[in-house]
Amino acid sequence: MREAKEVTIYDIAKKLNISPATVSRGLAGHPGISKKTKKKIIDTVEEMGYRSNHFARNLRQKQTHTIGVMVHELNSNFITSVLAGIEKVTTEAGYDLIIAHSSESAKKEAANARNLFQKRVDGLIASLSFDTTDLDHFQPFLNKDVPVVFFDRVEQDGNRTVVVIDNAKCGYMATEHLLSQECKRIAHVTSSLNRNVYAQRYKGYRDALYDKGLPFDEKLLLVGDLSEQAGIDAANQIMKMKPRPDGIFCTNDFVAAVCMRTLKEKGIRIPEDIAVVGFNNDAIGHLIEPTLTTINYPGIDMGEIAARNLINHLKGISNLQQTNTVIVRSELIIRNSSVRKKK
Amino acid sequence: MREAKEVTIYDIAKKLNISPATVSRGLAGHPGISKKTKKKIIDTVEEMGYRSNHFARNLRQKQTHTIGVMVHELNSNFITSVLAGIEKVTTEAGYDLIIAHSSESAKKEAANARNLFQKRVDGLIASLSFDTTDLDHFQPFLNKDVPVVFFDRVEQDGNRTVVVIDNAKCGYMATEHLLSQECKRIAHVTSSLNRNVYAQRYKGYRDALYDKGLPFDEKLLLVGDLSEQAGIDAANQIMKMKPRPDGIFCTNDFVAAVCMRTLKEKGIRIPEDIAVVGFNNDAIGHLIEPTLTTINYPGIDMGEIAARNLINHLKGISNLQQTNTVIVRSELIIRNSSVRKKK
DNA sequence: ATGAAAGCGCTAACAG
DNA sequence: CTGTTAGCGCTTTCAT
Repeated sequence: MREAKEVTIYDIAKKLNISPATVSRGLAGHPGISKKTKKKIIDTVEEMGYRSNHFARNLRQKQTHTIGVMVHELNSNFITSVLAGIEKVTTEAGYDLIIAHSSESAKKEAANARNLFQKRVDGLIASLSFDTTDLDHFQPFLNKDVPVVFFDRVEQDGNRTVVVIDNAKCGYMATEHLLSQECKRIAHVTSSLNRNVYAQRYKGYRDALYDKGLPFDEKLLLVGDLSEQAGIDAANQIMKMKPRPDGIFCTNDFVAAVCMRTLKEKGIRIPEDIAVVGFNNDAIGHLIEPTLTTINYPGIDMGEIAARNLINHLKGISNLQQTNTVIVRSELIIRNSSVRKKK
Repeated sequence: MREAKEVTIYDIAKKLNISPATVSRGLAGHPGISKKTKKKIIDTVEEMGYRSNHFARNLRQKQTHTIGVMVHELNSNFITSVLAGIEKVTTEAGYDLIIAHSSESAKKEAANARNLFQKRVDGLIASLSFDTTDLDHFQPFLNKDVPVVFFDRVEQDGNRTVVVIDNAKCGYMATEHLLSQECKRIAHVTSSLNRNVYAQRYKGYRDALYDKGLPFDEKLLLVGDLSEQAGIDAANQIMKMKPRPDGIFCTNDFVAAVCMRTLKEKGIRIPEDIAVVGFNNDAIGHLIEPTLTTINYPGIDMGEIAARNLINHLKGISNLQQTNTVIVRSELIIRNSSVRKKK
């Protein structure tokens, strides 16, 4: 059953007594190839088990029809829906995808960037890792005019094409909701404020407090690394605070869930003693008890938009420089972890 | 800052007044290139910003140094640890990775297979999608002697290289544990028994009952698609059963969590009324209440083993035909959802 | 230790 | 509508 060696367009040309160029054109769907020859070609291709050689093709065309995607992690609802959105658009447009993930490490992110650059992707879609501080590793792409679109975790220098949600607004909504539930002292559990998403959510949190005339207390800001331990630590710190906070706004659902568990172990009632709001609308949100109020935003749309922008640019339909920032809708989903007020 | 065009080995050869062949050899670390020339080459490469052209190289060598990974889904702890294991080994061995996921669709799996075949991966590591029934789409790889290693979800025809856990044993352990907690009527919530993993777990479940002298009741077998709805349905069916089961063995943690939530909403106490055991040791397991007893198995090891096998084969060190089946260790983790017996 | 030359498989320009 | 030709950038004999 083993096939001896690779079939090339020369083989099929020879068999058909036509030139390789014609075969190539037939396969590429060029205009100006008779229906008959085209059919013959397709048939013979099938018959001989020909598969086109990407490398020869890319070598010739200097295009890979591949776009690279760099994400910080794979195991979240959000990221997988973004990927689904990207896939949908790129597949339709005839592009392949290479997915690389950095495990939240700037070093690995840089390595991935190098790798994708080597692989000569036609374009790049990226969300930054947790501890990425500079964008030097993207410079090679820009130097070669390989378009790059960032989503979610982006640099805030306003100089690149980005697809994001309005994190400040979301932070505001979350906090405002807690305030509406008569929380007076709201802690904010988050991560490095160097990352745009966390900085913006924090800003929204502070703005909401400010608008309500409440003072901001620095002690209520708990910065960690979003690990399980970070959630436990945050909960423990909250327990020690005097007076104890009566609301928590967590920057993701996992950490919110860990906090809630830890607090409950210590006898805190949620939402009566402390109301909790998370972020991301991950699956855990409605498996834990009480179910978690959170911010939802459509990963799939973000993916589609990012991909569409990139591809339009590649096809010369649009220019990335023009559409600098796309903001995707987002919403507050109210569940039991935060509702204390009788209707 | 834009570089005009790609630097090739010809450019660096010209600059150094040597031949392109020498440059190629210098870069490849060939023996029989003087240290001096080699250094000159490396320096110039650096200076001129040369990057090697994968396509030309692959075209010439007919090797891609890339291995393909096909998984059914990305958003689970298990899969991401497998990927981490694979990555570790392949990176060390100088191979690149292309990750494709089928979203549990056989159709998409076949499309991915075609794509990876087109891309001419040197080898393949795969876990089957939920509804894959035949392995025809892997045939092209075998025809071309591209080695394939399967892990976790595999075909049980004993004719390929597979890396798995002993699912029957795990099913046995889980059920035996429930029995030891004085469960008398244990439901099994699982998925299509055509998939090896579920069939084996089911077998373990039945064997444990048998060994304890308990009859098997067909009504206690609940087959669904592992969606949230499937979990809810299973719980509802269990509520309706008379007599009601006092134990549930679920084939994954997510479904177990959904079941537990649904049962609790109906006033069932866990583990007092019904004890629950899951499978996979996902993160939710210790966020829900009560914490979930489950089966743990090391994805990272499975990934490493699968990758190592493949690479050894590629390097001619070993032959895949020889080591047909690798079984990785697994263990029962006892948490609160199942413990009813006083010590 | 290095060079010359051929060729991997494809596509695009040019010609007819 | 189709053929001829050249060349993408690299590696690899075969020489020297």
